[in-house]
This record gives sequence, C-alpha cells and structure tokens, in this order.
Amino acid sequence: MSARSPFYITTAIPYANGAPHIGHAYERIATDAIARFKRLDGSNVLFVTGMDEHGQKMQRTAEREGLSPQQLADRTATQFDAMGTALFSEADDVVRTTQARHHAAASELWTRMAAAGDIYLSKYPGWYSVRDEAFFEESELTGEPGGSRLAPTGAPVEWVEEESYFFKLSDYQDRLLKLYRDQPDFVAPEKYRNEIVAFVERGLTDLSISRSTFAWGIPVPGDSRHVMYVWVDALANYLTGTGFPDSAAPRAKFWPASAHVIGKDITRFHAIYWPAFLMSAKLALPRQIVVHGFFFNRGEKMSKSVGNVIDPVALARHYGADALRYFLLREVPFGQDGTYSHEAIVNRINADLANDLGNLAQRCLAMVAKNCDGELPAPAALSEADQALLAQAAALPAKSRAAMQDYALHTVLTGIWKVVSDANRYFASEEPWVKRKSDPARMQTILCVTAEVLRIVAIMTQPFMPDSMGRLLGLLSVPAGERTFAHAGITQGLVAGSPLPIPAPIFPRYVESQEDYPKEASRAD
RNA sequence: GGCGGAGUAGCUCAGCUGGCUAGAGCAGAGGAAUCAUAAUCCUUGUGUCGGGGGUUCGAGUCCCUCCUCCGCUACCA
Repeated sequence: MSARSPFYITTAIPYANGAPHIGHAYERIATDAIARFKRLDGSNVLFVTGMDEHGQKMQRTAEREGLSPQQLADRTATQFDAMGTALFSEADDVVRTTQARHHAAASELWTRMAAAGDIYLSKYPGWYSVRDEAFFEESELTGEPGGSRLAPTGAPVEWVEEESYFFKLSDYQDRLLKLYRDQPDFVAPEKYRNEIVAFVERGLTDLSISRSTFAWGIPVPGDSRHVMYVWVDALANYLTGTGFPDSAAPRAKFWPASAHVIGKDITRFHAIYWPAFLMSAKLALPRQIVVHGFFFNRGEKMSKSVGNVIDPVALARHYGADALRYFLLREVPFGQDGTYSHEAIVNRINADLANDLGNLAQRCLAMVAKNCDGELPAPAALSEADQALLAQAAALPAKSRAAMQDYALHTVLTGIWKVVSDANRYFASEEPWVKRKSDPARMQTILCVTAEVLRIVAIMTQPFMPDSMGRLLGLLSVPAGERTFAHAGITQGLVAGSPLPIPAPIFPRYVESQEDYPKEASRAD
C-alpha cells in the first residue's frame, strides 16, 4: 500500500465581524464535501478553516457592542463552530489570526518577504475622514459646490499621506502571468482565471500592506508602530495551518495546499496577492484557487434595511443538514451563482431524496425484511439487466473522480442520481413483488442487485450527505471499515446471509407546516 | 469605454473541434402498477435554438452586424 498522498484544503478566512450567513455555510459545506470525497478516495486530508479577527472594523464593531475586539472574535468564532457542527462540516482545525501560532507564521512570512527585498516603507496617500477614521475611494466621495469633498457618511475628508509598508507587487506581473500560463487551472473555473489574467495584464501597482492608524493586528517585524494589513495577515493563515514556519511540524508536509476554496469576491487576493507573496518568500504555491459563486435568496421579500439573511443553522435545523447540503451542492453548478427558495429546497428533498433514493431503499429493504427473513439473499445467475445496472453503479467511482477533478460537485451528484433513477426503472420493470410468488429465486436476485446498487450509491454519496448515507449503509449492514471508494466495486459486494436491521425510511417527505418555517434573522454587520 | 461571458421547451439548463427527424431534469397532461415514504413506471412538447445577413452540400454549433442581460475594470474584510 503506497503512502496516502497529502491533500490540504481550506475555506476562505471569514471576517469575525459578524455572524455566519448562507454564503459561509455554502463554502464550508462544499469544502467539507470535497475533503470527505478525497478522504474516502484514499488521500490523507487536512481540512482547515480559519477566522480573520484583526482590523479596524473589528475594533469599531466591538466598541459599538461594548466588547473588546477579542471578545467579539471569540463570540463569532463560537458561532462559526456551531455552524460547522450543525452542517456536519467540522474542519480538522480552525486557525484564528489572533492565535500565537499565527502571529509566528505571519511574522515569518513578512520577514521572508522583507529579506527578499520586496517590502519598503513609503506613503499611502488618500482621502481620509478624521471623523470616520477611515480612508475613502475617490469614487465614493461626493463633491461640494464649494470644492470640498465629503465621505459617504457626510463627513469632510482631507488628503493625507499615511506612512505604510508596501509590497513590490509590480515586480511580479510577469511571474504571475507565467504562472497562469503554465498552470491554466491555477484559478478555476476558467471564467475567473480569465478575469484575473486580464487584470494582471493591465499592470500591477505596489500594495500597501501595513497600517499605523490602528493597533489591533500583528505588529510589523522590526517596526511596532505598524500592524500588518489584512493581506499578509489573513492569507498567512493558510500557512499557519500546516505549522509554518516549523519545517518539522507534523503537518508541514501538507504545504503547499491543494485547494483554497473561496468566494468569487475575493478572487483577486487569492489569485494575485497570495501567489506573489509566496513567490517572494520562496515558498511553494498552492495547487489551485477554487472559486465558487453566491447563493441569492429569491422570492423572499428582502427587508428594507440591508443585512437581513436567513441563519444557516436555522435552515439546517428546519430541513435537515444533509438535505441542505444536498440542495446547495446539487442545485447549482459549482462555480456559478444560484438561488435558493423554500420551494426549490422542498422540491429537491421530496423528488430526489424521499421519492427517488429514500423510497427505493425502503421498498427494497422492506421486501428483504418481509420475504427473506431479514437476511440479505443470495443471487442466482445474473441477467443482462442485472449486470448492466451493476456495471453502471460500479462505474461511479471513476466517473465521480473525473468530475471531481474540476470540482464539479453537481456533476458527481447528477451521475449518482442517474444510477438511482435507472435502479428505480429496473426495480419497476423486474417486478420482484410478482416474482415473489412465481419465481422466488429471481426475486432474491433482484433484491440482491438492488441492494448492491444502493450500497455503492450510498458509499459515493457519503461526502455530500454523511449522516443519512451512514444510516443507509447501516441498514445494509456494511461494516464501518468497508465504506471507502475502494469498496465501491462489485467484487467487494454485500455478503449473502448478512442479517439486516429492520428498515426505516432514510429521507422523510417534507410536509408543509406553518409553525417552524425559518424566519429571516437580522445580523450585525 | 475596454476585456470577457450569456441569451436553446413553462422553469433550470446539456449540446466538444459544424452533419442522422434539437436533448435532460423539474413542472403540466393521460395511463399502468400496488413491493414502497400516494412513493414508482410508461406515454406526452407545433421549441422562430435573441433579431438580421453571410460561408457551406449542410449551422444552436463558424464569420459579420444589431438587440438584451451579466461579470471584471486594484487596496471592503
């Protein structure tokens, strides 16, 4: 047995400024599903998420709520932990930027970039509002007839030049373009790669990477008047997860990361700044930046005040975490934007889960329980139909793996459900309930083939619905140690004579009830 | 403005380098069956493939043009 190849995957690093919303949930679930898939497929997986807890906005929000920045960070971190648990998406580690280990990693990254001669002290000019204690973009400002300019908040702004450390991003244009050329899927999907390439081709200017106007951050090595600005601080989080800079750390082998899963809004930071920083520090680059789209709540009236979203934990509680996971990963091609609505979720739950897969399992297993003494029957000679269906199921690992190459999670699920659908067709046309009287041996074979298909389907669906599929495999009496993709072939099939537990429906139909429909909850942002 | 993407059945979309009578899922309609969570199975679409022009024996599938929508066009974590 060869050593299992390391696979390091991360979510983006959410800002600890507010409670998690559907976008965080989606990203966590998708990343978790990929991690589970790789794990079941034999990789040695490290799945890390994190939390960006520094910055002026943290200070402000905390102040407003009468908390210290750290207290606010702790509160938010607790909320994200709860979300991970509720969604069956707990990471192996949560790296928080306020942790000592992260300070060490970020400082070392900075030091290496400085040693490479890529960091210099200069002035960061901009329109500054003293009242807001913030810089504003030229485009955000409103002009006054008299010539003075105002911030969006109405406060006057003045042109100031703040001392700041800069990173020589401009030096990296060619190296970045070469990266995108040599490794076309460095940014996936292609759509986002094209945007990044176009952006870099327009030319890069140096990047301001420190601030001296607030102190809630990691001190710049050698100059404690400054703290690192978000770019270096938050991105270094991915290194921290592997124990950097300790090259002997148990997780050191996980760098470079295989995939950083991020939302489309932060593509630039991950596809441009991050590789440039790593090149500067002479560290290996991540294999891929995997970009996902957004989910929009359509059909629901949005509250007039901004920031009203549905709490993902409430969604999971209402529909079931597995059902929510399935919906989010199946409904929309990974990488594209999508919409969610109560109707769409219920439709998926009832059509795909309850009717197609859940009911198939139940009708098959109920017949085994009633007609085969609750023991998995032995098959007789296999017909062509039997073999064709089994072959389809057995082809799933390879097909799924291929789709996963591009992180096409929805394609994986589509492929699996094609088999479920064919299995339903098979079951109906073979009519085991008729054979029960006319040809019991044939009935046994049909049930056996169906059970076997269910076993493979359940194994392959585990990354997406770990809890329900665990239960289905339990109903099939598949031992815990035989549930990886390596077991998803026909030769590793079910053993005749195995006693099966009394079957119980895996996916109940969703029935409308007015009471506990998840309400939109406002969140502080 | 520049660059890029998209406009295909009621809805969501497949249709790779041009070639049998344009497909899938969902929704809708009719029927069969009754093992099963009233679940399942079968049958059912006269779609200007955004408009117009062109290349070709032949074009959603290539070229030109027009219309509409969307994304990106640097410091928000």
